[in-house]
Amino acid sequence: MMPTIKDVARAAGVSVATVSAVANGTKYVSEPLVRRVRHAIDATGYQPHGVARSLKNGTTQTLGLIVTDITNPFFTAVARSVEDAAHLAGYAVVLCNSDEDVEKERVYLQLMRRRRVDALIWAPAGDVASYKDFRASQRAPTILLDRQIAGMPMDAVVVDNVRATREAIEHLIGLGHRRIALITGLPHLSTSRERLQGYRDAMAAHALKPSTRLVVQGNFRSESAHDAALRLLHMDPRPTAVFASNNLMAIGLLRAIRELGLRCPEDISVAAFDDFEEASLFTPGLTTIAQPTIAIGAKAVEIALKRIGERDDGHLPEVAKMQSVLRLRGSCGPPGGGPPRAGKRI
Amino acid sequence: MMPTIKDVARAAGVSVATVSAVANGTKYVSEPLVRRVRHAIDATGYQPHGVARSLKNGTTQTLGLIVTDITNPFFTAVARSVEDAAHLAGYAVVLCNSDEDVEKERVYLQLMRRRRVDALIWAPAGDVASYKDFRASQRAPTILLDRQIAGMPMDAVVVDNVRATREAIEHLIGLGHRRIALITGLPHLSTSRERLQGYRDAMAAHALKPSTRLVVQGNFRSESAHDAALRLLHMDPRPTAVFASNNLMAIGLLRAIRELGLRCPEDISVAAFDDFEEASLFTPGLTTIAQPTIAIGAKAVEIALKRIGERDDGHLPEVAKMQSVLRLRGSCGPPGGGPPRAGKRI
DNA sequence: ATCGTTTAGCTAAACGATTCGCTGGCAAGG
DNA sequence: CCTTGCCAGCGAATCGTTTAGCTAAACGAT
Repeated sequence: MMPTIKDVARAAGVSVATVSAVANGTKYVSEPLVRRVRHAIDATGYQPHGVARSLKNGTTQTLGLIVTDITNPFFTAVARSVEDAAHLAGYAVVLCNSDEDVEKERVYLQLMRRRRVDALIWAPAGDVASYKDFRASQRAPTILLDRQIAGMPMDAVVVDNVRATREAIEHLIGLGHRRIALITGLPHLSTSRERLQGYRDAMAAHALKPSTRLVVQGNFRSESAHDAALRLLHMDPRPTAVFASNNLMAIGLLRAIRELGLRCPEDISVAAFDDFEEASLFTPGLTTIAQPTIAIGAKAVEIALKRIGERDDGHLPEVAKMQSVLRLRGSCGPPGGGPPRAGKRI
Repeated sequence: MMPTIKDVARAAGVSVATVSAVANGTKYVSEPLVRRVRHAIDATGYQPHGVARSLKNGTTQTLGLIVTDITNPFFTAVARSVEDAAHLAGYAVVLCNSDEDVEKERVYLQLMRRRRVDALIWAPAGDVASYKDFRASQRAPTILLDRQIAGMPMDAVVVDNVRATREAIEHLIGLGHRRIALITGLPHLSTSRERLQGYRDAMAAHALKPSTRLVVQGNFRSESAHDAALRLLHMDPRPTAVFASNNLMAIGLLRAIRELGLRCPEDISVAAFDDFEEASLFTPGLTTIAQPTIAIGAKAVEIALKRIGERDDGHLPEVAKMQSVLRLRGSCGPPGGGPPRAGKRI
């Protein structure tokens, strides 16, 4: 079928050991033999059998990447970055979508073990209770992505959610808002909790005690935010600003505002976690918290490669906390449609 | 290190053959032995070594997927669909981004061969000249995605670009437009050529002979369309409508319109190939051609699996031509800001 | 009792690489 | 001339599976 190293050896009239030495440059081989082997490789069209090599070497040169959904632009961007960094280091990437489903995730975790990925980069969907047996079963270095698992200290690359959200909310407060609503994500995820914490911190710092009705729960998907937003927007008095805890929920929120015929920012100011290309093209542009997606992916791979290189695994977990930036656009203005504050708005 | 089938065999007091038979259900094994083996598997935490299995079986249960850029929402959606379908059939997916770069692509094609993927799903970046030696070197079944390579009949899943574009342009003509501009993609790609063809067909069918200046070339990236659009919008007389040949270029086009302070659709109507979630949230909503991304990905996997199952490879190429739908939104109106036609606009 | 038949379960040979340790030829030193 | 040392290149074991082909036990028929 496909030529093997044996075929090359036969064609060059040498042993397989010599072909291997030439192909990998692992040993000195005399000039004439090198030429003959090189020639035989070209002639046969030989490509080393990666699977056989993996078996012998005990390394697959593969990284596993489990995200909740690659169509979420945040994960798309991170995945792209992970793949770039991985390929640069000679690793390929196997991608899975857990859909925030712990059962599906269990299947994929098992898949990664069977395939003997050299390391796993993973945005976990569950909390510590879901991963009772994880420590025992997983052998490959594992780097958490975007989220941490409370009670399981592990390597992780996350963003400073508390600070980022606090700043965004304080921006709204600075514009004069007092009734600021929050649409949260799934409550067992560290990101949701931290973003909620940032909201509370900001409000408390300005002696605001928001009604609990202003904090409504979504599930990080567009639809949930749409429903939540409809409830919020029908409240009396209506909140003057709403913050969505991620990009998809921002979409749902905007849709609800559009449906009710409310004007933004005159009737309601909007901001959200996660930036995305189209955010600046909305009218008005959407104020967002932009995560450093490239840096996040690159950092995750960096830690993964470091762990692969380490013989022992007795190291302290490394938690890289990345910094986001608040991108001010036109969707936030003074409450009640007052005169817009100075500053560039898109 | 990790338990092997040998460890399980020892623990259960049977031979490795029996463990294999139990694990795979490939042979009858007596009830008591099955129990002992099952128990030993649990006790040891054994997970079959996928690499060794691949070597023996000659199949990796892996599909290669090469797209130009996963951050392009079209490819994101298709990739998601490919992965769903692949996983359902027990295959994993290795993902690569060629960035429309034939050199990078060559590296990835080689990677796929080394890794012995069972089939390859591939959006090629080059034309036939770039793939002179492809036929000889590639062994795995290969399904082209989104684009075909003129002069290389191969399995492919594409969309009916000519018809889709013709319909969109005819929609504009129907609104009264005569000076309709087109921003094309990279000229060597079948998608660009077919979309251009659809534009020409539509114009010709209505006895319109568009100035060649109305057809400007982009490269499928946002920036190129932005520049192209600036040139178009400064023309005198200005085109009354612009069609962008893909989603990213639609973004660049909209940005340019925004920068020049033009109103859409009063000053200029806009439509584009590729739908995306945010398209309906723009003001006005963007009229787009929505490709059936889920169906495209699923079909590609379907053909791939079929080919994997076939012993011989003497089959005629299968070209699946999928149908898109034109999503009418508010970005297209009568030229010169006339009264909007009847019908729902978002 | 002997033979043949059936069959559960075992032994060992692949799969295609890498690599340890050996071989044998040659140069230099005695 | 013989020994020693050196080293290019080779043979064969190994990685963890699957599976062809074998062994031996059990049983029925003669």
